[in-house]
Amino acid sequence: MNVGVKVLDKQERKKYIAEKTLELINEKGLTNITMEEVASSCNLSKGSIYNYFKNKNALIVSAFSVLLEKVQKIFEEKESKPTQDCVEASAELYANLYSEILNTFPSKELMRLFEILMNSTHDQSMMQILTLTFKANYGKILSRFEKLFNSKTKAFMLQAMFDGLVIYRAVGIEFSNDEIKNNFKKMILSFTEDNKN
Amino acid sequence: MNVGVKVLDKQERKKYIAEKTLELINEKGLTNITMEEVASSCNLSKGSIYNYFKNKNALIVSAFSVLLEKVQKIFEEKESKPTQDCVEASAELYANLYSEILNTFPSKELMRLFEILMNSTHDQSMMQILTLTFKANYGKILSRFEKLFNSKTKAFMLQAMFDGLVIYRAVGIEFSNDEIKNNFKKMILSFTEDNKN
Amino acid sequence: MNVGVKVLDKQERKKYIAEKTLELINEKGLTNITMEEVASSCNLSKGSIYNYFKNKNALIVSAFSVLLEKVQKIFEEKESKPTQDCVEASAELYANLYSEILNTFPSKELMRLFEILMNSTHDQSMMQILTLTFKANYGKILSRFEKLFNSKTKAFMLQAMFDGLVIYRAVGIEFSNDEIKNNFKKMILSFTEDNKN
Amino acid sequence: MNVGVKVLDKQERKKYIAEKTLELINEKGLTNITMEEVASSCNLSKGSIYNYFKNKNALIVSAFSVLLEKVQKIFEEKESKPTQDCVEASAELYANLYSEILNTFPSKELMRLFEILMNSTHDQSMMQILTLTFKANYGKILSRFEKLFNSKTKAFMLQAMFDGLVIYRAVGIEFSNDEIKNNFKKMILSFTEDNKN
DNA sequence: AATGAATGAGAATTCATTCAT
DNA sequence: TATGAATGAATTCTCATTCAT
Repeated sequence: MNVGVKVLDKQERKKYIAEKTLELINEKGLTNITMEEVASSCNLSKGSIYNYFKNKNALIVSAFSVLLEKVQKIFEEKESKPTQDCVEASAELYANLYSEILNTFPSKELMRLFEILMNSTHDQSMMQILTLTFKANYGKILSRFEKLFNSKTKAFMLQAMFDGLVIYRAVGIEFSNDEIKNNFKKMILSFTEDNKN
Repeated sequence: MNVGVKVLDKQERKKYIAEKTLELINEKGLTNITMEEVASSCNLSKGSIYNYFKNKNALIVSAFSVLLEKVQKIFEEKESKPTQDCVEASAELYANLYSEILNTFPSKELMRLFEILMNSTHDQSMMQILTLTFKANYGKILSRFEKLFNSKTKAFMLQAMFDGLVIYRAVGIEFSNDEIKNNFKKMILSFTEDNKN
Repeated sequence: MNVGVKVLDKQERKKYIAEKTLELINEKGLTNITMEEVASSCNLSKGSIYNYFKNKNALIVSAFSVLLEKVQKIFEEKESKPTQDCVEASAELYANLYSEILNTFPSKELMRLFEILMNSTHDQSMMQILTLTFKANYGKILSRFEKLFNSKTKAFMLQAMFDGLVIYRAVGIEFSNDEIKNNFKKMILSFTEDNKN
Repeated sequence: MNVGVKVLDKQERKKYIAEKTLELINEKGLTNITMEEVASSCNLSKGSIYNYFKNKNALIVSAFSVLLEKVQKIFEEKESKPTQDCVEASAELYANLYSEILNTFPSKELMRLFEILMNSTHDQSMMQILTLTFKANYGKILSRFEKLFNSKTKAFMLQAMFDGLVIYRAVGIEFSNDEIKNNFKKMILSFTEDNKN
């Protein structure tokens, strides 16, 4: 028996459970899923889940990681083309990027990210690990904007706007994508202007 | 017996309970408060709470309203001076407004607003009433930016950025207030430029 | 102030409350009414009910009495004509009486009588008083059948059949009234035949 | 693992709980039993009961079924001998049957049947399922009388009389069994006379 | 590893009753 | 008498977690 392979198997099964859990969270919300549901959605028994995760929190942390990876991947994929050195083109590119993601990525799903994050606020250890994961992944997403703007704060602000809009949309507020795109561009341009100074 | 006075009293007591509940939510998070705790924080018995609120959800809705009023009041108070007609001055004013509120208002508390909103996502009737309350109060906050920019979407985007930053800060991300202020101003200016067109 | 009148008033108000309570029991069932509902259906406050009745049980006993009086009155009214000495005519008369009451008196309401009686089975003191009231009123109803049959047991059996049918009908079993009437007559005749012996 | 056997086990345990519940209902009355009591009478914890029954109502429905089966079985057993074709003998047989059951079967227990039925009157879904169960089992009991009398209504009336007497007895009314038996016979005979026509 | 029965610590909610005004 | 706020005991139901097999 190749232990290495076995370990891999177990890891894969953990991942599978975390993914299924994330699906469930998207469907029913963090506070409404039960270990029972997680188990049956994986065609496993309740007890078996505990062979893979110490407890529910550990499972949620895993699901959160899966979600963040998904988000990060989306930002990465959309921006496969190399960044242009022309500022105007960059602004156009990123404005497209944001408005497209805002448009295509299910806002409810993205909103879960913050739902999980906020619910954990009261549990020191949960908060700690989730925040770390959050920062790590958002750090990657932000790094390119950081370079573009020469400023971490600007990058944060841009991303904050995006996340805020995601939440608004998730709770039913509607706005025109074209306007969003144009304004994103305007904002990016105004942020890059500094660079010249 | 003066019925009018009595009714008022009852309303006031309801409000008191809602306020205490909000405090508790701020301390422990929405999902961690129990009716028992609410009651004892009000020096009442559990049963008494139900003389004021049909159920826990109704209580949360009230607490949410209290929170939103609080937020709105803060935005109103800070901007007691009449809006200047000079765009540059307006930008300065609002940038100060946002960065000051971001700085002074406890982010955790403001974050609760979204915690409550998101947790309700799965309960149709809760979602409906909370969203209405949310839109109503945010509508008031946004109205002045709407006028400044001549655009609802821009106002939303500015507020979204603010809310996003609130959340980031609540989960422990730190950034320089000065930078935030400057960038807010830059952004406001870039948004107002359109008006000339 | 005429104390006598006052006392009478109080009695009348007690009766009124008991009647309203009976209405409520008919609507919602014994176990589903609350003192709150009783109070508001009387346009009184909860506390006031306790000025008239020591507790909920006392109120139920009163409502039970009202119900039994109502039932008794119906049996009395329907049989205003004097009993014929001809047996055949008597059988006809009583068969009509039973089938008509079965037909016209709301079975659900009559069923409440047994609902109250049975629910009390477990509370010694309740059981005792209700049973006494029950026997007293049923005694009056039965007395005329007792005379007709020269047998208490036969009277009981006839009434038992009636009550059984009332319950069946209350739970949704349907049967032809004509058949019921004919069979009642047959049975009464077979019961009276003995008298000749 | 033999799933077939396991499922059977679970069914048996459900039945055991329902039987224990029925015992408790007989002791204390439908409205006075708690899930806590049910659990401890089964040497189980409260939570475990909910692994077998979705809620209290589902448990009561099961207990009701157990009771009805019991009643039906008694009627079946007592009448092991084949029905005679002589009407006189049949009347004798059934009169004996009824009076014996009335005499031997604990009336309080039989009365529970109607207690449960009546208490459910206010809960549409409960009422529906209980009534169905009731009709199904009573249908079997009545079928033999239906044949004897050539009339469904007569069968109902006979059974109604029996049930009425059960209730009377349960609330403490006493009567001679001999008289009951004789009158039952008389009645049955008068009901069968029709058949000749 | 997988199972699923058992657990028990809560949590929300209900409601008869009391009592000060 | 009337009121209605306060109570607190009781009850149903939930669910993460454990553990023997």
